Amino acid sequence: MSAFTKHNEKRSLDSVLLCVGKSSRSGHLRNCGGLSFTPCVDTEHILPERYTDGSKWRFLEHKGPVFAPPYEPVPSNVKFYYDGKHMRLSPQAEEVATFFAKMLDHDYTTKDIFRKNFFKDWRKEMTSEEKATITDLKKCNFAEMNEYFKAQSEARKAMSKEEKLKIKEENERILQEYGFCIMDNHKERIANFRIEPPGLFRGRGDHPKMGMLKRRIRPEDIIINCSKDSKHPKPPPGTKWKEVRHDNKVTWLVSWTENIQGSIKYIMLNPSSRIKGEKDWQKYETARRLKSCVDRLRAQYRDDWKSKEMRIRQRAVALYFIDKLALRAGNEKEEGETADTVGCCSLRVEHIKLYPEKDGQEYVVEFDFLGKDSIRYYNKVPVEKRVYKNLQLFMENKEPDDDLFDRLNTSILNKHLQELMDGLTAKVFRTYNASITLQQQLKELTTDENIPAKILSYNRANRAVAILCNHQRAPPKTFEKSMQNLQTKIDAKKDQLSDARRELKSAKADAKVRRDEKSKKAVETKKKAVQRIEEQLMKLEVQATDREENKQIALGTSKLNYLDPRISVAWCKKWGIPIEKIYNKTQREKFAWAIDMADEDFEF
DNA sequence: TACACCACTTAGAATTATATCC
DNA sequence: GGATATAATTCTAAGTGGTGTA
Repeated sequence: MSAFTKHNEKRSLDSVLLCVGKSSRSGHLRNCGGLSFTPCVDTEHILPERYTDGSKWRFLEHKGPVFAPPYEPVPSNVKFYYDGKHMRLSPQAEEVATFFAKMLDHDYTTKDIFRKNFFKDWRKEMTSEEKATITDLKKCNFAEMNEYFKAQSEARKAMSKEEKLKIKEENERILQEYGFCIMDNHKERIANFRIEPPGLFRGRGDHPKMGMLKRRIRPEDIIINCSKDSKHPKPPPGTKWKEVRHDNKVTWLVSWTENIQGSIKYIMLNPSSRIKGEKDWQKYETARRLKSCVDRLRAQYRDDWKSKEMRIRQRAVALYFIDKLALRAGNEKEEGETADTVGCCSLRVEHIKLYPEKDGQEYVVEFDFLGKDSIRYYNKVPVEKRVYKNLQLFMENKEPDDDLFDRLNTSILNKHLQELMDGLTAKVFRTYNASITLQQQLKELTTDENIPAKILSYNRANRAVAILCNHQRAPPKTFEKSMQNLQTKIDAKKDQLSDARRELKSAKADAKVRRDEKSKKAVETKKKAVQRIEEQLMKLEVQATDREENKQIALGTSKLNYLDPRISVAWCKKWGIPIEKIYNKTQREKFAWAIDMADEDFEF
């Protein structure tokens, strides 16, 4: 294992230096991707705030959503078989069948819950005759449908340049018509202006509702939000909106209620918009305020570990975990409605193990639970003796499925945090610790080398944050293969190296016999060749380690949601790195405010 | 203080576009 | 110039946290 690997495996903040520096007041606030902010300045920080009455806009005009294309029945030669016999399905039943047929190659369709939920909902769409015949999913043969859709997607790939261009142009036209809105004098990009098409619900992890039918959304399900004095969007001919309202206390343009969980879905603006940018900026300003009082808060919760009151001790230990391990708050969830996942406040006794001594360290807590998106969190951390003793106390006389913090929930915790600092909630710790870690790691890792080396350092700093936040991904499908390719290159390079070494050796022997200038020079040349190949080999090996290390780590989430972009902008300016090397086009649009604002001595 | 509801941010997977390789 | 690897974009699920109500 390389030093680099070890370095990045830290998943707590123990040795992270908290750099205290002057807070930047750099004030290039004129422009934010064509937008202007009206900051109000307090004594410490510049805060973006447009309206003081809680309203989000004065004027909002848009064209409404783009609906999913209507169902197109499969050609009659594409057959569905039940119990070996061809059966012609009604259009409604057929549509739902195609949803399943399209997923035949997916793991989902082998899962019992998925199949059970699908079959139950499918039967609801069948005619009474179909319902009477089709009683067992195992007897259903969707193979021809599946092949048909595969062929369709192949055909799409094989389309001529002209056909592809035509589709591209049509998409562009729809984007121009529906993809933008006017909010307070600015034309803004809308994020998700297309309504989610019907299909089978794909929950993450062991979701009890996976496979259920996500129904088609019609205009009658849609609530439109826009300003009174705007041109209201028109529903498709012959249809009506559910409602048109004019609520400027919210930012969404369109909403509907989804049928799986009964939750509300929204159409909102793109991250590049003024309204999202300001909010993002505000988020990082709150995290920076936490920086200036985090020492006091830490002293406080350490003190609270000794409290006479159980609820205070639980609060203090939970907060310690949230701070040290960047755990999520952990709201309560309705049992049986979603996958069984937890965050800090909802940890159960079964999720931790205590070791008085493990691997040469004292008071070790082993965490093993499923977090957001059913991503496993596994970590062994040595903790203070007081924390350890408290955990023993919290676990006394409890069953494995009892709450670890039975006197605590996120609401209690956040109320407490609000009293410690205005605007402080549990999630601010994640933002703060992620950003401060990036800044600190960049300081530590950046060396005065070439640009690729610096970018490698940046990615390493980014990775340290991703590991802290437990941002994981499934290994890419092509991962093994691409590793193999790299290994082939490495092996070839190794052969090349041993050849070069052999040549060097014989050149040396030759020089010893001849003792002339020419053979001495030959030795030098061979030496250089060996060195060059060694370097190339090292580069390849680093790349392999890098890729291997990234196998299960996702850098994007932290980059997009946790790292104050001004840190990255400042770093780029300081080291002369083009911002394009760090942020792609979309990211530059999202972080336009920061790119415009931060200079090289910005301190988080 | 429980809870229902709502609005918003954060998340990894899936899909599509583009770059690179042969 | 076609195949393949990689990067960018899209998609939508799954969180957080606020508010109103009884």
